[in-house]
Amino acid sequence: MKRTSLNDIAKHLGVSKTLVSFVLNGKGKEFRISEEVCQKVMDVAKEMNYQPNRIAQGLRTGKTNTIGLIIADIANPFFGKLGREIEQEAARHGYRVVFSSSDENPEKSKEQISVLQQSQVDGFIISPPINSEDQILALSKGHTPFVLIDRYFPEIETNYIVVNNFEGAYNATNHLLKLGRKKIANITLNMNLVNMKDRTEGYKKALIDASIPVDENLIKVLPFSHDNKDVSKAIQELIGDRNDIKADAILFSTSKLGIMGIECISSMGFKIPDDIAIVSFDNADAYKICVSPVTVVGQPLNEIGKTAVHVLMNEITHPDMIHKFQKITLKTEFIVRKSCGS
Amino acid sequence: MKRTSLNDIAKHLGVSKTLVSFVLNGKGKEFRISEEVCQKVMDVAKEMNYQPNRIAQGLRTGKTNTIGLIIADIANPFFGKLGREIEQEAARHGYRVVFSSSDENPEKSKEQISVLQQSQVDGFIISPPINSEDQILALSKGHTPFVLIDRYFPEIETNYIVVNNFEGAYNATNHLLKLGRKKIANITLNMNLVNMKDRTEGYKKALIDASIPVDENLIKVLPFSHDNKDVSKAIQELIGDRNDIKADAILFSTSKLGIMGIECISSMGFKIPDDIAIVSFDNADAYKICVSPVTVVGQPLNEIGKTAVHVLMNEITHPDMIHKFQKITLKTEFIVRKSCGS
DNA sequence: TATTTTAGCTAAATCGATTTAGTGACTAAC
DNA sequence: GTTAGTCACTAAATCGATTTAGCTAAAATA
Repeated sequence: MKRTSLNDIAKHLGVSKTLVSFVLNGKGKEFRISEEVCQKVMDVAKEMNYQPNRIAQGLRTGKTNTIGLIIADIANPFFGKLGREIEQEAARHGYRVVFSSSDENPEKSKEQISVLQQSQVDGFIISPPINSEDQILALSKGHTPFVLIDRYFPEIETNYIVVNNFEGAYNATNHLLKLGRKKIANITLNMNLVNMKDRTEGYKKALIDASIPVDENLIKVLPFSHDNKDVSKAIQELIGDRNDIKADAILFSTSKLGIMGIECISSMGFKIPDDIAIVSFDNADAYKICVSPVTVVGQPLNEIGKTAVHVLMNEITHPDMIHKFQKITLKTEFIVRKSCGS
Repeated sequence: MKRTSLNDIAKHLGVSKTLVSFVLNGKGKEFRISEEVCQKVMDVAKEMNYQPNRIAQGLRTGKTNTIGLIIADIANPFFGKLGREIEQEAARHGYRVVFSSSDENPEKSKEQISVLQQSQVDGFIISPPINSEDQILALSKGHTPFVLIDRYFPEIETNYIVVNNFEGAYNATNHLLKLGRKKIANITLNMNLVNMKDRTEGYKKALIDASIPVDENLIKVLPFSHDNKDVSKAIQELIGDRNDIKADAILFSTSKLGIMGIECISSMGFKIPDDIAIVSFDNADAYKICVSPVTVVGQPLNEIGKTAVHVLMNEITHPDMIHKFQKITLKTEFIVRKSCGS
């Protein structure tokens, strides 16, 4: 049994499908269809369980009420939670979300943008991987509105929603300094990404302001597709040699790094915070229950998601507006727990 | 500037759009279009940056190469990881995934199924909430193929992929018993859901097999939308009174419960596993790094996701096949860590 | 009475693909 | 020299909506 179409209803009632369309779109009055006929149409539509074909609507109107979300990895709770906020806020505006995980891989993200464009999404929310500048530039020349989140490219004019990574890292490092830590390390990711770069810059600035020289050996930059081994190696280099322990604190630039790091530190038999203090970006669940709950630089995921959707909705509904890009930087929230001692 | 359509290419070359369509779909040979013309069409298509309009394709062919995934909450790492596996496997078959979080709310899931059907998804993967039997029944009478994951309804004939929850819980409980625990509690969710029910059944069976009477006061059933307070209350009842400690071990039926539980137990000043032993379903990241890493009943997320997509693809590509529903039960993996002592 | 309005509706174009059923020109066969 | 086949391509229908332009009969106005 086929699904009911406008035409089926029209034939069943002996009227035109134009009329049926008008009525079901609530434009009965506007096109002065008689009350009586309106009622009939609506009754039959219900009776035949009419469901509009959104694909057909999309083709005709050019609108799909769908937004494409491209993030690194939906399995990463940071993006999972962010995705959820976006999904929720989009739903409030009547939009669905198609998720794509790019794995921080620019080829993948290019492919995904392309496929989603072919699917006529009305807009994008993108957390762009490194080396995807050309794609973002191409997008910005097209007519599909988009918003970047988590990172952006300073050299390209776009909408973006990020947090104050510099300040967050500065505060976190400062916190460690105030507690007497002197040899503070930073484990981070590829710095071609502006958010990672800002975090390390903030870290350095805090050291400099405290008259502590920056030791590049204490900054461990891992590739995006890192695993336990990479983190383990970095930590080995920092505190592996008991006769020459190089660090008394670590600032992890992401929670994925931090979680792996803590696992590794524990397995080496070190105690947090006595042997080594820890601060991390992102308020992961794991941090709340681990050996000594971790002090974190939390990101306002709810606000990031909501704002991103708002900005996008604005672009979608006012496509012809003269352009002022929304460049929004939100505050981080510093949450003190036990991983830095006191 | 509008996007290039088949028609644009056809006009530009002075041929019919039929021909262009044939060529671009690789059917040039089959419809004996001359080599020369084929080449020209492909060159122009590239030159004009032709991107097929998938919406139009979808309308004509009835296929969107999209599957709808309805889960409880994409922010929950269990579903996030599962979603990722599904996304990955679907991509291998050329499919995109639209995620919807139902929050275990049957009204929401109904709405979402409806919207996704209107969007002509080619199939569904659903983790159905309680009281959504009618929707699943309705789906099974329609023509959109679907697969249930994580849970199913025994009274409805459908495809499903689940794990052996009974066995997982049985083994976990047995493990606790072998280590000398006598007063084992179970904190779980609404048992109208077959997976939760099976877990508690497995737990009970292990007790019975060890000749320990089942004490219903040790089984705490929380609502789906639980928060820290609910968990806290349950744990208070179990071990809150120092003069009358009712439990020496807890089996958590989900990791969300377990993580909240551990947070709560720690804040009450109890030590795991000395004061109380812990086992939980789901191998959450947090469990790897917490005070004493948690022994878990892990679910093979990769296999669940892959199998679900395979079964669905099979249904999509052979819609007319005589029906044998795939009812697949996968094994859980018991991972021993330190939360039960030794 | 002739003309204009209005009410209430419909025909047909359109979005951008796919696909069926041909068409005309040329060659080969009987 | 008619018929049949092959080659290389095209016209037009179709999917299911939206939307513009227009039509007819009755009512209102001049």
